[in-house]
Amino acid sequence: MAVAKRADRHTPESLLAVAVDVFNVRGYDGTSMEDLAKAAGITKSSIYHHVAGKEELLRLAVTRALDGLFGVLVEPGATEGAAVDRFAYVVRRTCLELVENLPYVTLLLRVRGNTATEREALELRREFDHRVAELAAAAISDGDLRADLDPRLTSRLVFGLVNSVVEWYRPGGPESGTAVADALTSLVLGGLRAR
Amino acid sequence: MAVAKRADRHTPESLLAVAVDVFNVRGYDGTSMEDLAKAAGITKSSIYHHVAGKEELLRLAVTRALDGLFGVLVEPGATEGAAVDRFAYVVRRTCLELVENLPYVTLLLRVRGNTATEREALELRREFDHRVAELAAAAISDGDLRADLDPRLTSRLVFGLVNSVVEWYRPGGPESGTAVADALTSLVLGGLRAR
DNA sequence: GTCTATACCGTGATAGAC
DNA sequence: GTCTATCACGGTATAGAC
Repeated sequence: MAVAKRADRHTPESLLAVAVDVFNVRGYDGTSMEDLAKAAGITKSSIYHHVAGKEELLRLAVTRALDGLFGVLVEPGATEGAAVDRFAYVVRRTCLELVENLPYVTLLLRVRGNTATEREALELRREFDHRVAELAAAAISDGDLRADLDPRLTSRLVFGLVNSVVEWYRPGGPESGTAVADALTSLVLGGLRAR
Repeated sequence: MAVAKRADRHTPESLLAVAVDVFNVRGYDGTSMEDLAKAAGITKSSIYHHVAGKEELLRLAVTRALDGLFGVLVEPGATEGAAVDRFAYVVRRTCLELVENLPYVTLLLRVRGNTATEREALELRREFDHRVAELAAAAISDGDLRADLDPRLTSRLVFGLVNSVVEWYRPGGPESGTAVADALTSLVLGGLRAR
């Protein structure tokens, strides 16, 4: 992290990749342009040649994360079939999207709402959560998910579970993304107790 | 939040309560001493009469959260009986501890590791997670929890689920703390699918 | 595309009066 | 216990040379 990544030539894209990594270690507010400059191997001033400033890097990152998440909702598996199947599909695919797009989604989930960019991101996150909560409610109405658990509470718990993966998952670690997504979906739908 | 809370006389304790709330809205790094002063209804300088500085407020807060969490591990329900029961007990009690001590635990879970105080807190969090992971592993060995899910992965998912409660639970909201703890424990052990 | 130099402001923190 | 005044520092961002 203190090590400069030495790129002969930077682009907005390469700079974004560096910035998101640093943001995720130090936190967005805890990251200075000096931190970014060191990590990118260039000076603070040079960064402004590529992007308008720190907040634009944040905006680019969370936009990418949100595009990926909303993309899941329009896939056939999320729009066709029984609600319980669509719910399970979205849970699994959201989890996969999260691990495949890890740094960007991680940053999105840590946004606090101190700037306009952050507040817009939070608003879109709420909309995404709402869309999935509707799926869960439909599956409960169909009698395919337990009715003794409150629908709103259920979808919040499931979402919390999916989102919490960013706190520990590391690509190249012992688990593959699909293994995590499968285990998570299995835990949610089947529970943890031995049969 | 922009509204001063107007306390005639502050103590380190009353200041801590204010600070933790502001930290949880703005983020620790995103909070300035000026923000704290406004929220407390006094000036920046007056804050230093009560506490050494911003980082001490963070240290007091995370220490309180950690004391509560480790307290769960020495309760009889966590030390006596079958591993699966101790595991279920700890999951439920940790969840209760979290909602009853919400602002302090929330702050603890958002610490990034930029200062010595934060790194010590992260270290103790890891130790707590490890203790519970051992419980889960023992329950799997006993054949009381599913063996087809990896033990480490399982405890990570369960922990992520418990910790994620801070992201949406609000005291005085529709759900009581015990309702959340019961639903969460039920989801983990029983699963979500209708029987 | 990157650099050095610099403007300008908000930050955490202190001194000393009341 | 709180205030006003002030400090040194590091923050984001810009200007202009190479």
